[in-house]
Amino acid sequence: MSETITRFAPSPTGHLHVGGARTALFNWLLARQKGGRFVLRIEDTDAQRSSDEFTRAILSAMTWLKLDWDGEPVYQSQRLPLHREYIDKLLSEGQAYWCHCQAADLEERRRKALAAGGKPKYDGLCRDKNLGPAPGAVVRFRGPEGGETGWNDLIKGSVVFDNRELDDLIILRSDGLPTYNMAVVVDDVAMNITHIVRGDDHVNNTPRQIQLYRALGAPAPYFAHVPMILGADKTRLSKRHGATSVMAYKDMGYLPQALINYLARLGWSHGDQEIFSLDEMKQVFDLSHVGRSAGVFNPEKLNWLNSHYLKETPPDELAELVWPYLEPKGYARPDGAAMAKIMLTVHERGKTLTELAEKAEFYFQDLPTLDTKDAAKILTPENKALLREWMEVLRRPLGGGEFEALLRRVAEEKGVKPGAAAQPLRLAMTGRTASPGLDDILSILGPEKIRKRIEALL
RNA sequence: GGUCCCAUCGUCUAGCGGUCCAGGAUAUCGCCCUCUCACGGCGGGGACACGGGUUCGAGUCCCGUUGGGACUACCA
Repeated sequence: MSETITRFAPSPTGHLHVGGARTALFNWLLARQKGGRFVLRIEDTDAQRSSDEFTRAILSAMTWLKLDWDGEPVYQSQRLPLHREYIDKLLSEGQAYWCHCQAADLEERRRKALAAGGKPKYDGLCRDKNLGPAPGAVVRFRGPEGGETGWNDLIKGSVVFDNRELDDLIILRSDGLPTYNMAVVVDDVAMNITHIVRGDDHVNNTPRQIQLYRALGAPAPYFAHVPMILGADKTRLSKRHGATSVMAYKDMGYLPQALINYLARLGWSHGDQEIFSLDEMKQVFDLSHVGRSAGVFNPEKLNWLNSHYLKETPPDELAELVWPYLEPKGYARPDGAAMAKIMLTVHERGKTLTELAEKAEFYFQDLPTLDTKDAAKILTPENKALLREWMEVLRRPLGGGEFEALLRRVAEEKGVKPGAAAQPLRLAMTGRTASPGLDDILSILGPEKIRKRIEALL
């Protein structure tokens, strides 16, 4: 009847990537669903590769995704004394021993064993020598010699390792720092973590960690190993597959709820349902419905979700989200009502905030940027005559729904189809041949701007 | 090489022995709507990797093959 406590434990050696975001999400979901705690632990023991800048970047990405954590983040580098304490305990109990083997020798022996068709594991040379500390020495865990170590994974089911496959892993490096496997176990024990949800790439660490739990006399938590996210070529997702960092998606104009929804559905399902709010997920999330196989990251489906959420966003909110992409260009911002109206005309026509900004840009320009191909095609003498006609007709403001009748009248007078009569006007207003509806555009622009834009083409 | 994991439409998946000549979503194609582009609506094509078992019956259970992936550090 203990409280559910989950954790997300990134190492600050890079930005938060989509795979990390997904495991963070699953941990968050599990804790929030059970009314438990979700804690953040920054695994910064590798001083060489870790940086505060990445720590800050990870925290802000989590915040953007609305994955809130309980309490202050825990920094692993500040817990070294605790790690040492546990290592000393294992040492004094004979569950760990000093090893004087040098890295270079080890490598040589590993190479030979491999060449002889053996396994590249530690040969146990110092295991029974009863050595003490020495410069350059490390501490190894004394693993069981036979038997099996296994667990019932909440995602993968029963997983079992033969203990003979596992060698005596180093728990204290020669520089006095604990190794990853030792530090995680000590911290997870000390932080009372009940469920460890992490990437698939950790399954091979799990049996060793379980042995450490046992040696420490602590009950092992539940483990759930989430499959990897792959790129289109089915190899592990990396930079060469395009953007992998969460904040890169923010910059490209994706909504956090779209990314979250996408990541959740990549590997997890709830019947045929595709759309989930964070709140809804919290209700129905279930580790047993997380798939066991790796999934390919599919930007097209992310796009679909993003446009879905874009369409759902109220226009005034959308204006706030889109404006940052327009502001740097120096445009004057129209009043709230006008902005909302503009948003309404574009919000179904783009997949990202950047696309929306791009599609709305003509409203803000003094004169729209002319698409040269479209212009060349449209600006015939006949169409210029049409534009003159439009200029006459559009001198006064249009009433609601009036454009439709006007378009038919102009088309009939000029003996062309309505579509053909509209295109020159569209080009004049927007600079291209694809745009929102002209009735909306015309009423937003108003007679003065309309006249100016037509004149520019005559 | 060894260990571990995985295998349903291009992609994400539903399916927990019979209701599946396999359902949804996305992508794609076609039609409709229409001042363009979108949106939306309707429809089409598209998958149980292969081989053995078990069973009255297998996408669903077992074994093998093949194919992917992860790990194999004094990195996390």
